[in-house]
Amino acid sequence: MQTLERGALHAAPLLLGATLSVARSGQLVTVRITEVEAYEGERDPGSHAYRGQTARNATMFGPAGHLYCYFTYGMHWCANIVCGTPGTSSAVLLRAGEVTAGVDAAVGRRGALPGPKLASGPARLAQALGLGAGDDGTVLLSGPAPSVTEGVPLPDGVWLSGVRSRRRPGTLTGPRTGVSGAGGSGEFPWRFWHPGEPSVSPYRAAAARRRPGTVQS
DNA sequence: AAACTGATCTTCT
DNA sequence: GAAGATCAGTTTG
Repeated sequence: MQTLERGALHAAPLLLGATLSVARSGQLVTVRITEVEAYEGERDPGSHAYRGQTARNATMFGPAGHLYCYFTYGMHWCANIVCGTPGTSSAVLLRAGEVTAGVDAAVGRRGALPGPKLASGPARLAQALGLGAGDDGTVLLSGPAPSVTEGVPLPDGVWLSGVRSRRRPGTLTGPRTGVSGAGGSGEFPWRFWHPGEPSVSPYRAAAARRRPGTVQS
């Protein structure tokens, strides 16, 4: 995937609107990506790879087009798409998405009701897709997932489809979320989203303000 | 609506 | 031994 090899900062806005499908045990969940963050390896204080390669982040240093999944806060998994060329550590964190297929399976895994929050947030997104232990390093297959047909077993796999070739006009950027220290400052506005997506937190925050005409106490 | 807190454990210093 | 690319529930204003 040419686009991914050019690095996370290049690829991140192009992944908005793309779909990621995960099939396992005959269950298929597809998410349309709505919010991402770029992490650019050893020059990026916010990246897991800032202090070099370790056992945990080894996948980031491999070739583009693989999943980098990591465990954090003692209970959550998050998923990245590895970018760049081998030897560099570049990845795009998937921060939010809209579940477009397999809502029932996603709801079951999340233990939550369907809605904008089903895959909003990196850990929620990973959980909705069923990504976790054992998925780090998984290769991404190109194109849409095979369609589910009666009597034909669905092979396990992860598919990435619909990566843009040009950034969509109006794409918004901002500081990364949850990144402390220098990596979180405005020096790295490497978070990308499209306006008007209910699964993206800035939209929720804006929409949550007092509605026009509402009287405040 | 914002702020705070508990949960829970791997990873690296 | 401390911090962490988080989330959900509760408390406070």
